[in-house]
Amino acid sequence: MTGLVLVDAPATAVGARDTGTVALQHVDDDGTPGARLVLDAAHLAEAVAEREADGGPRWVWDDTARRYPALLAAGVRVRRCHDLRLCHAILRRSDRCADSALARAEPGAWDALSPVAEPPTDRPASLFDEADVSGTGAALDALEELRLQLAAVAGARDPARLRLLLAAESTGALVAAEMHHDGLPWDADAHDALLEDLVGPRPRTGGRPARLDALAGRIRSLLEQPGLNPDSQSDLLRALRRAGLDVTSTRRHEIAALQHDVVEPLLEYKRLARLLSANGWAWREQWVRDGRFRPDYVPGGVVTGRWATSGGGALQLPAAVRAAVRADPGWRLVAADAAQLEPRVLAAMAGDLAMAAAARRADLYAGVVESGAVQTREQAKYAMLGAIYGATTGAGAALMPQLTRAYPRAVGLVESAARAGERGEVGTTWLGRTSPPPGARWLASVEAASSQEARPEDVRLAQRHRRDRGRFTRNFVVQGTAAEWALCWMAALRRRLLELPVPGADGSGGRTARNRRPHLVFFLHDEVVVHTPQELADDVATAVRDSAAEAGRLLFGSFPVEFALDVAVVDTYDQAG
DNA sequence: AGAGGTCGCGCC
DNA sequence: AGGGCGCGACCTCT
Repeated sequence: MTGLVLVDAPATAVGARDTGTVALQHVDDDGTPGARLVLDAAHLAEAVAEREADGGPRWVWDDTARRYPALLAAGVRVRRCHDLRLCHAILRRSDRCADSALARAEPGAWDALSPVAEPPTDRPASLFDEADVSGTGAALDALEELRLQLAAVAGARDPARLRLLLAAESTGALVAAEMHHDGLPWDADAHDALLEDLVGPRPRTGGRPARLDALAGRIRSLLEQPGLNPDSQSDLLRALRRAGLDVTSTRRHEIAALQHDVVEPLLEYKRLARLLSANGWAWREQWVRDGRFRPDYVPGGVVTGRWATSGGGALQLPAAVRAAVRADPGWRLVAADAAQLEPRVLAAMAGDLAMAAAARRADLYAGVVESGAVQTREQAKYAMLGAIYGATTGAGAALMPQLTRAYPRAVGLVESAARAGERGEVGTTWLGRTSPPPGARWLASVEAASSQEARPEDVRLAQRHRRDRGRFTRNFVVQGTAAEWALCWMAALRRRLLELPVPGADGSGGRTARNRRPHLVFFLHDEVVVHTPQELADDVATAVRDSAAEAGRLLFGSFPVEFALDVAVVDTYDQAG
């Protein structure tokens, strides 16, 4: 089966109470509605599974985060979807279809949808009720929205790229729901051992663990401040200054520069206190269940198109606790990250053959040194990051002339994105995600500076705003395109994993005892982790590499840029990288 | 008491 | 240095 199938509440239910039915509405590529089937909501999962067994359509629904978890709970997975909420957000802003009816309309119910599904209520949720999820009181007309989106893409500049972006974004939403469902394997015993080793045994009645408490005591006596609470920044700052130390904050970097016996225990305290509050026992009780860490991923949660998380801090999982991420017995983790992704993406976007040549090396920075552009790997790294982030001072800025001579096209691309941002214009990624326009405060500041009565401080403020925005748009186009590559990489990998011949797998994708199918368990901007039966680990590693090459071709066709990966087959995540 | 802001720091 | 985040703790305001 191919084509689009809209999963929707029947029109008769709009405004009415939950009728307990769901409509499957076939739709042509041009938005023309076809056959329509209304069925009992209790039978939706079954109906979806039937069609997936037959190849599956592209399922269209309002919001993957709201609809897919119930299917996953029923043991059903889908190959493809079109997420109307996420695609709406992209198309509303994209300058590739700025003249479309969708982009020109006033903000409506689809703009008001929150990126996170409501927490489940005690009422057993039907698979498809007609809640007012937008909170605006307006009904969401999914068919009409789909037609507007299809029309916007059809009339867009570069519709193929935009289509790829919408498909990748939607697949990302599927992966996010699946990863939450499957969870990241978490070994509580290993986590305990690691915490106890660092801060001491867990106190029975709250309070600081022994080692942390001892450190606090040493800090108090070394600073001769018996009442000091080292968790309080203002308290600590006052104590340091009273001890005659010249600090303006309690930042790690500033403390490290001091000459005082308190430095070592204080830095140790800060490191451990941070670890304990961010990923200690309390964190585990909230986020780890049945040996699985299940963060809430938020696809498209960052303006650049990167994912965010709304809880659990999954995108900041510190290196120190990754030893607790452990494959099940008989399973392995295949962890892969893209090396120097952003410079490679920049080389391809700019069509910069010289930089692409440097990217032919597994270590791009070594390639930059080899080309003679700079002398050392450190310089290459600072220069490249400076170009992408917009360094204005320091080593990065000093190296820009050399970098510009070696890679005029690549540097030209980010410079022109920065200039556009400074003028108040937007930036757009390779596939068509456009940055937000400047806000009211920015516009007001720039306006004020250009008036006759502008004071010098108005002018300085506006200058700063312009430069800040230039750095934002400069970074946006590269970071956003890197996020697109990563989504395509992950989508390709997901498909390859689904197609991998797996002896003994039940095909539903559910994590049943009999299911031995490799599945994605983690994604972090330019890094993925797959949990796999160990006998398939090598096949998975191959799939990861093939998917990276596929993502490169999807975005940049035959342009000769390589996306090098570091791939590791490990038992625990800390063994990777 | 709760909301909201700031700091400091973890990740890419 | 420079871009993008989330989060916990503290602190202030209401």
